[in-house]
Parts: sequence; structure tokens; C-alpha cells
Amino acid sequence: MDYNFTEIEKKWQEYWEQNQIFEVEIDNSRPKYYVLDMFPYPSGAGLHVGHPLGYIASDIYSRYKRHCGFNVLHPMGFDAFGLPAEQYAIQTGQHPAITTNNNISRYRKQMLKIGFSYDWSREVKTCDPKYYKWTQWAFIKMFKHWFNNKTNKAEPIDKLIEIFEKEGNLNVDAACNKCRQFDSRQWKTMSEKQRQEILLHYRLAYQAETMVNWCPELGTVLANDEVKEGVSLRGGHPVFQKKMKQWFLRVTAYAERLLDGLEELQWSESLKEIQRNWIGRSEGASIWFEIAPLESGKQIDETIEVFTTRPDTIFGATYMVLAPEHSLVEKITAGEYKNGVKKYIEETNKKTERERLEEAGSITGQFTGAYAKHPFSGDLIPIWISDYVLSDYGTGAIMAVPAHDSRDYDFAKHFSLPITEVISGGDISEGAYDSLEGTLVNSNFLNGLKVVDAINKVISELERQGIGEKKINYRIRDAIFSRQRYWGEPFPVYYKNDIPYVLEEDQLPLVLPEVDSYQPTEEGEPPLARAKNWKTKEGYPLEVSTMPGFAGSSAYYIRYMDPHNEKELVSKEANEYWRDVDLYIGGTEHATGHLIYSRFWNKFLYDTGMVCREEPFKKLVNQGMIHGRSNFVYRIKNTNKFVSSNLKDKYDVTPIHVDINLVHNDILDTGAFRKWSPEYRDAEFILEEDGKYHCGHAIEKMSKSMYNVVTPDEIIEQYGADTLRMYEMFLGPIDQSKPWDTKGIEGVHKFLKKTWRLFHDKNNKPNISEENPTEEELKILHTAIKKVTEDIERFSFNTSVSAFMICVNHLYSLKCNKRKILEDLIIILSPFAPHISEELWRVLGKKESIADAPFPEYNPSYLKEDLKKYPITFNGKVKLNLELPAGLSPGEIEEKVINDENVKKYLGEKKVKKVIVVPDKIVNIVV
RNA sequence: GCGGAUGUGGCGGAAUUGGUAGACGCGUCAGACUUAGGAUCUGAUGCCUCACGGCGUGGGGGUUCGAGUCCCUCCAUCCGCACCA
Repeated sequence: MDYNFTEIEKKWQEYWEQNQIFEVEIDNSRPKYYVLDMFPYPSGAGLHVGHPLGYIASDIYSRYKRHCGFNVLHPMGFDAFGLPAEQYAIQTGQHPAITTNNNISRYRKQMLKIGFSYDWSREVKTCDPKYYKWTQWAFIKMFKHWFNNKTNKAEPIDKLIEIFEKEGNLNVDAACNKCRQFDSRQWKTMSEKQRQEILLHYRLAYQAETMVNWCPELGTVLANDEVKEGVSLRGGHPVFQKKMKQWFLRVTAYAERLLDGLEELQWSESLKEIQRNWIGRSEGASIWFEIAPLESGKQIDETIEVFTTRPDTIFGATYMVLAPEHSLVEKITAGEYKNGVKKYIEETNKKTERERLEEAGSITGQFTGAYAKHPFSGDLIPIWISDYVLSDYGTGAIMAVPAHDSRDYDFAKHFSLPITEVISGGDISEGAYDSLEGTLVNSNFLNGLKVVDAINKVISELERQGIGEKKINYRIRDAIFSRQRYWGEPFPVYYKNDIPYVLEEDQLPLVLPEVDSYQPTEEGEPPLARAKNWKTKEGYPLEVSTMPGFAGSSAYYIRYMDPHNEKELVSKEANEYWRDVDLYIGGTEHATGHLIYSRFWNKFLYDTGMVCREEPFKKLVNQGMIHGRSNFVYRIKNTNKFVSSNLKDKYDVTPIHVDINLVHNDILDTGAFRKWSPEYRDAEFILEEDGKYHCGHAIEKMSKSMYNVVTPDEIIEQYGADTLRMYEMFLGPIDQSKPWDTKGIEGVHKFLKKTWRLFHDKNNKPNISEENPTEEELKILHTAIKKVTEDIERFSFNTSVSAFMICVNHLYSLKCNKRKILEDLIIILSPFAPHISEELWRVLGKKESIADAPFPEYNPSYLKEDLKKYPITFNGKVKLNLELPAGLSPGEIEEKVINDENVKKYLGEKKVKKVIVVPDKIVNIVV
């Protein structure tokens, strides 16, 4: 074999490692560039060919930036805590650390073989106590901070205590849980426990009892982004709403900043849109409804707060609805309705999230027997409960305006509640009219106003009377931060008097203890409750929940800057040098989870002065998925006969996935198929005219069960890592999903072989000419330099691969082996195919790694042409081509074209109406 | 329902700003060299048509000398959100 990729790749991978070529240090003489991959969760199945797509792209970009003189930080690590390893531990009893470490070493081995330019000395593992020390540390910091809405940032809780001591919380505007008001005198008379309870309402990491997503199957609560369509993202288990005490991160405090911060980021519009949706900002008003004296005559002095985006329709509010979980429900329910309400709440609680979603649209509800007072008219409006009002959006209560909201309309029709039109323009006998077009009617002081004006007027009136205010509401919820699981970071929290306190920083890391089983205890406590001596030195019990998966991944990009620092998360020096991630590559699946949490986490660290950039990821590229290409055989039902794809319609068949390794170009190796599984040993085949069995195919997810998994390892063995890298890029645009089809790989492999042959003679001996290149050769080279440079800059790696092919094909046909051409060629190729480039670099006699060779700049003067080929079109249709000298004026071109013999021939009798000349491009003759 | 993306040969895709649609590669066909080919090399290859020529970028309409690219409209697929008040 001429091009012995196996030997070459091994050689240079060892060279890079031994010479620490890709280990980087702070170097103030060079500009930094930080390229980051979303670090993987190492699953048991290993990497398939789809996983490294983004890593290859980022590696190309990293190597390119390095050629351009940047000091490139390009690290890799592992998101190592998580459910799969723990589920496996529950099944087998094997400690999840063992599974995880095995998987990590397999992943690392697979990645090393692809030849990435990672600085492995900076590798982090989230399950390593040296690493999670800083996750726990950040939690403590959040616990010790609150969010001041006035300054719009996090501030130390000590400052808040000072304020409380001086003036209570009367003037404090904080992002906090509902909290009663108190003055300094009251604060001073409070017990330690009472004070701590109040402070918990303000902390950025806080504990609270609210409705959470409870997944019994996994035995844990889940964050909103871990639940999709009412089932857990991992495993697809049903999820219930349950009231529980849990840890939260006050992400909502940063809602506005998370939204505003998106503007400046170079992320795809769709990703930003997903985040905007998730944050879900809506403008409207808060309105406080008084509760009318109950039937019993009892007066409840609490008000029902509702949020509405349409305060203009307030005179159309004919009833109110509370979420069944609303805290006032019990208090206001009148005696005769108590049973009905109780029953309704029980039924709601029984439903899983999924059932609730599925039943959306079916109308259920229950009257409480209580009435609220309309804030302007004073009319009594009945208060209902219904699960169409969600407890965790807005205030969990609405004013229902059936005439102008379709859900309220349906509800009102169903329960025969009054419908009052307040915006003209619709027909409320037909349905709700929710348009913003129209004029206010039946609305007292709003009559005659347009909707927008009415909104403004009613808000100022609400504020004037002190019964409501302008309000911006967010859909985003605080992140549930505790999991009733074993394999995660322990909370640095202990309990005294049932009040949580955090450990001192010098007691970190709080190491995950050993347990005898990974199951919950018999009392339903999390696995950590099994740990012996799980308490502080003083004997206080430690928290038994652990942190969720996103905890460890929220600041890992910061840790890479200074991964071995035992004193700080990151030194000031390292942080100020590396600053932020310039390029972040990963999948869209993290759009609402990781990418929101890390932005939140980073903003918090920014507020406290611990990092210097407010947004962590300047530019983000989402790589598309690579799907598998499956093959099918068609078994005739109830037989062991298999019919070829094109004949299958004549029979009643069952398609069966067949291992793609038994199939070449969709032709089944029938012998191998018989050996594949005993049940097919006696299989018979109905072949096509060509005597072959043709398989069907489909593009599907790559998965073991579909027998369509292709691993990087098998590709590397057969073609080498450089071929794998180039082929992955060649498949198509990085951000699009595309199918993997191994058979196409020959093209890029041939290209690399051809490149090799440019440098070698027939006997595979290096053969480089010192002659000066011709103009033609320079033009070929510089066309490629220009194209590849531009393509890399805009992440169009597929087109740069074809540029290389064109260039090498050209040079090959000219038998060009001139040093002055090949040197530059091999540098621009090296980010894509680093091993062969490093090898051919030595063939050119170089002693140092190609990784530091300066990237060649293209010289426009080599691209100039003396003759330009002009397509001549008639009414826009190309009829012929003319070669004209470059640099002619449009007038001269027109003259030459009109007088050209061939053009005249085409014209014949037709008259020329107009000639359009686009210099260097085209000539259009209008006839 | 709302929001976003995508739609180009048999296949993956190219055409960066309105200027020769189908680059590059796979596959297919033909040929060369071969004992052989799932090796290598050369050539052809959008569709219809014997040809002249015509038709072609999801469908329909428009702007323009000229549209894959811009505008309107419809359709399909994928993704995100969804009883969000």
C-alpha cells in the first residue's frame, strides 16, 4: 500500500502527545481563541459516526486558527454524572463510577484515534471531586446571594441582612418567593429559625415547597426541560405534579437579562427563538380581585391576583378561574361545594402530566361557591377551579373573558356562564373574538377606545386606584435543582432545626459517600440516606438529595481555563486571558437546558465579579444529526422465504432490518445472511433478473436495534482517520441533518491517495521538484487557498473538501510535484487531514510540526485572467460562449459581441432591442 | 394553533452579492489494463426527443433584460413551544 494511513496516523498521534503539541498556556504575546465542544456524556454504547461530526468541525477550526497565529484553547472533558450509569448500577450493583470510568476511557480512546488537537492535560470529569468541588462552591455562592431588582444583579445576602436590620423588607425589591412584609423591629424580634426561613425566600439557591415534576419510575423530581410531552426525557416515564420541598435555582431572576443577552450573540436565529420561547416574556397587567364575603359571612382579606395580557377586556370578565392547586381554593370554598371541589382536586392530582396534556380541550371545572368583586363595577363574579388554568404560569388564577378568549368561551358555553362582548368587531354568538382590532364597548370609561389605548388607560387607572399594575410575566420557571438519586454532586448542605445551612468553603469537596444499594430506602428516602455517618463533624445531618445533570455542565468551560487550580474556580489571570468561548459547537438538544443554565450560572458569576464576561458563548454552531441508513429484507409472511425489494409488492411481506455489514450497494450477501442468525440458516431467496437479492433501505436513527450503526473505529481501520474526518465534512453543511452512507467514502479516500501520489513517484519514493511553479499552477493553488479560507471562515467545510479535490485533480493532471506549490497545499489541507499532512510535511523536509506553519494567504494577482469567457444569452437563454480579453468596457464588449459572426448567425432576422452587459459575468441580448 | 428551518438529478450536495443550475463526490453506463475485480485509469451521465429543439431548482402567480436566489400564495417534511391567560 502506497498510502499507509494506519502507520502514519499512529506515528503522528504519538508525536503530538509526546511533544505536547496541543498543550497551551497563557501567552500574552498572542491573541487567544477558545474553541469548545459540548462535552459528551459517555454512554455505554461508545461513539458512533454521528457523534464526532461537531468535534471534527471544531478541530478543523481550531487548527486553522492556530495556523493563523492564535493561541487556541481547545479542551475536552466528560459530563460524567447521570442517570444511565446509575440505572445500570441499580440493575447490576456495580458502582456507577466504574461504569463511567470504563465508558470515559473508551470514548477517549475513540477520540484519540480521530486525531483531535485537544489539550488533554486540561481534561475535566464532572464526577471528579476535584472538579465538583467547584460545582458545590458555586452552589454555596448562590445560596449566599440574592437578586436585587433595583440594581438588576446578584448581591451578597449579608447586605440584605443589613437592610433587614435597618428597615425590614419594606423597600426591598428582590426576585423572591412570596414573603410577608416586616420592619426592622420585627426582624430583630425574630428567632434564628424565622430569619433563616425568610432568607430562604430570597436566596438564589433556595429550598421551597412547590409543585414539582415527580417521576416515580426514576424516583426523582425533574426540571422542566427534562420533561417533554408529560414524560421524562430519559426513559419516557410518566411524570406527575406533586407538592414537594426541593432545591431551586432562581433562574427567573435573570429572565430579562437572559432574553436581552441573546441579541449580541452569534447564534442561529432558530436557537435564539427557542430560548425566547422558553423564557416566554409577555406584557400585561396584574390585577387584584377582592373576594366577596363568603356565604358564611366570613370576610377573607386576601386578594386574588391575576395576570392578563388583555387588561382592556376587564369589563368582559364574567367569572374567574383558579388552578386546582391554588392556595386560596380551600379557604374560599363554600360548605356545600366542599365535596365537589375536593373531588375535582383529587382527580386532577391523579392525572399524569401526559394525561392532562392529552385531555387538553375537554372541559372540566368546579364552582367554589365563592365570588370575587369586579374591581371597577363591583359586580360579583363567580370563582371556579379548572385545570385549564395552570398553577405554575402567571399567578395560577385568571379573570375569564369568554367573549375574547377561546378557552374561556368554551368553558363559559359548557357551564352556561354569561358572555359579555367588550370589543366590537367579532360575533360572539359564533366564538371568541381575540383580535386586537376593534373598539371597546360595554366598558364604562374605556368605551370608544381602540384596544391599544384601552390597555394603557386601564393600566394607569388600576395603578391610580392601587388595584393593579403593569406587569411583565415570564414563562420560565426556577430550575428544580435537587434529584433523589445517588450519582450526582452531594449538596454542601446540612440541617439544623430543619433549616438548611451551607458548609464552609474549606470543607469542600463534600465527597459522594459509599452506599450499600443505589435504590431509595424503604422509607422512600434518596440513596444517600443509606450512607453511614452522613452528617457533619458536629453531627448535623447532611442533605440526601444530589444535584442534577446540568449542575456539572454549567461552568465547565470556565474550569478548562485553569483546570488544576485548587484555590479558585479560575484564576483572575487565566480568566482575563481566555475570557469566553469564541466558538461553541454542539447539538440543539441543549437549547433549553444546558444553554439556559450555563448562561444563568455565568451571569451570576459575572455579577459577583468572578468572571469577566457576562455571556459565556459568543458564537455557537449547532451541528446536525447524522442518521443511519438501514437495509431491509422482505420475508414472505409465515415462510422463511425472502423476496428481493423490487418484487416484494407481489407478496405479503414483513420488512426486517438486516445488518448493513451483510449488504454492499444494497445487494445482500445471501450466504452471510444465512450465517447471521440460526433462524435464517435455511432461508430461501427470490432473486431479481440479475440474479441478485436487492435490499430495501431507509434513513433512520442510528441504533443497534436497526443494525445500522457505523462506528468511527471501523471506518478508521479501513480508510484511516483523515478519510473519516474529510468524509464527515464532505457529507454536507455542518448544521444540517444528513444520512450516513459508507459507500460514498471512496471518493475522499481516493483524493487522499492522489494527494499522496503528488509527493511520491511510482515506487512510492518521495519525489519533490525544486522548479519554480508556472502561472497555471499558481492559479490552481491560489484558487484553492482563497476558497478554503473563505469556506472555513463561514463553516462551509463540505465545499472546502471539494475545493481540495478540484485542486489536487488539477495538479495531478499537470504532474505538478513542485515544492513551492505542495508546501502551501499541505498546510491548508492539514486542519482537515492532519496526519497525512504532518507526514507529507516531513517529505518536504520539515522538522517542526505542521500545526504551527503559518496559513498561506492567497494572492489575487495569480487569479487574474487575460481572457474572460462570456456566456451570451438571448432573452436570458444561453446560446453560446465568447472569449474576450479581460478589462474591456461594457461598450467595447457590446460592440465585439454584436459583431461576432456566431452571434450574427444566431440573430438571423431578429432585431436587437437591447444589449445588457455585466462586466466579467454575462451578456444578454434582448430580441 | 404559534414560532423556526428545509424543499435542487437515482443519492449526498454546489451555486457566498439576482448573472452559464446541477460544482465535487457516490451510483450507473461504456471503454482500457487485467487470470480475476468490490483494484486502478479514461470517458459519458438532469429529464423528454431519432433529431431540430423543448422542459427543468415542491406547486401556482408576480417583479426583472435575466430568478434556485427577490415578492405574493399554496403544499410537503422536520424541529421547537403549546389550555401561557
